[in-house]
Amino acid sequence: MVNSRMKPDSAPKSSELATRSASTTAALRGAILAGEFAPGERIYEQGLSERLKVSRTPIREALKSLAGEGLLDHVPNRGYYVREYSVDDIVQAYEIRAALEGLAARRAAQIGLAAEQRATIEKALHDGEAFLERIEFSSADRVLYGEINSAFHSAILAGSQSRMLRDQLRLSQQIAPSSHRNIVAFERRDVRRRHDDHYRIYEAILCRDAARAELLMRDHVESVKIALIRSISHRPVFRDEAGGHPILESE
Amino acid sequence: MVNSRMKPDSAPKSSELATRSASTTAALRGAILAGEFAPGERIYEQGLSERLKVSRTPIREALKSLAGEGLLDHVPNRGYYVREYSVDDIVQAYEIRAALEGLAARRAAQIGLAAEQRATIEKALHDGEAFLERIEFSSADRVLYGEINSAFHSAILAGSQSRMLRDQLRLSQQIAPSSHRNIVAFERRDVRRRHDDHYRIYEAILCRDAARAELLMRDHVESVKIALIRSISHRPVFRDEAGGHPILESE
DNA sequence: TCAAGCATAAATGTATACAAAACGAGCTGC
DNA sequence: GCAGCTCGTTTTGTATACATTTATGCTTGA
Repeated sequence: MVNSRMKPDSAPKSSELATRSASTTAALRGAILAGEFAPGERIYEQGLSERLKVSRTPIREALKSLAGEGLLDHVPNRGYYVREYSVDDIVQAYEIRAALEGLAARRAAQIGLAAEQRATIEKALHDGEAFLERIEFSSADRVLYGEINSAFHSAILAGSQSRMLRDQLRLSQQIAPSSHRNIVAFERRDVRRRHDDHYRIYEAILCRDAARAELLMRDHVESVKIALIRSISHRPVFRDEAGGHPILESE
Repeated sequence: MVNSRMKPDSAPKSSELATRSASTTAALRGAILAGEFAPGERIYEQGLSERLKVSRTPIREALKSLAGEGLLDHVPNRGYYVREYSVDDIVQAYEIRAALEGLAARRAAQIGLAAEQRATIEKALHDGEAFLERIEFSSADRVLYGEINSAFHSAILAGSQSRMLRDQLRLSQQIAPSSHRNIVAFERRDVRRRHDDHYRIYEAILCRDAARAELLMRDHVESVKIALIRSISHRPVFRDEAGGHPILESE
């Protein structure tokens, strides 16, 4: 017996952004991640309303959503503020990401990758190989490598077949790119090493070695964290102003 | 130079639920976690509006928030639905929780616990000891032990001094209690063992042994997952209907 | 009989008006 | 000079009216 009060299988149309609320959310998210707002800056509803040519209602819904995603802070009766992330926050985001992506790799190994996911990963590995053949890396290449890297990680996340992991990871993944300070090592040696990591992780998943897949993936992401810490400690300008913990030094 | 457009340090009043939107969110969250809605059931705005005596506006804000927390699903133009969690989802929630609480314990060990947190933990350990002296466990005692357990874990989370971990953990922690199927082993032997785990975890944190604290905490939470799986496989009624993965068997 | 399409009802999405709270400037009194 | 108050402005919170979309049942036609 099918109950009409049950959730439909999927969205009615394939087209995204069905409502103004959704498109506003997407636009605002993009603007924040692109750094168009200063950290800690207050967001005024009416200003956005005029700028985006919609009423305050969808604006408010977008702000609520983004606050739930951790991009904004909300203080009742005092509005929304662009959330600030300290260096320590970014480091922590990598720690969390490492743990969660480790879980994703483990699950992917347990379940086994679908053909489509294997193809995506193999293409990413191949593209990475081609990328490493190059003589020089430009700043545009950073973006390119980022996409290759992202394809690899996304495919494994898809392989975990876990909406919960996907949702949780989105929270921690969104942090890092949102910070302009997130300039990880981009030496050829570092990229080469990370690319090698990808091979090993893929192999472990193919062998259905769940424990090894998790270990390798976690260490792989942690290595980016380490590189970030290294690059920061070489630049004492970015000392954590929050007067914080001895985390950065002790690790 | 202090910019007036910066976020205030904290909320204006200590009193919670400053707005109707906030109190509605809290009320709805409580109702959902208490199981007052069937999984997959559709939530109608107007019905809630009449029941809670507020207009649709704060209702809609509450629904958006709860969707962000993972308690509801939203389909554009088709409303909100109470999110359903399969057995596999619950097991996964424990896996994620184990990984994240492991991170929290690690950080707490690195930073070192504050006096207040040590006192809370020691009280929880003491209360647990008294609890285990009892002859019999009633169903009301489940709640009591749950509170003792919660005090212990919350104190360590507080000791991690990490808002990110707190936020991420809330997502995975809210899942498990929301399911009425979440009946973990409550034999004296199990409780005794978990209580011992707590001692060891606390000792590791006091010794500032971050790696050990993480390992112990992760295994501690994973053990609840294992107990859950065990209890399920003894009751084949609860076979995962989603036709899923070999996760439950393979682990 | 059944499928397609239209009409109607009901629910969500959006705009707007109004209420309440917070902020800031200026005044007052000491 | 300065603390504290008042009052007006600004901004957020809430209610409500309207628009749009979706669901449903009926009719129609083959």
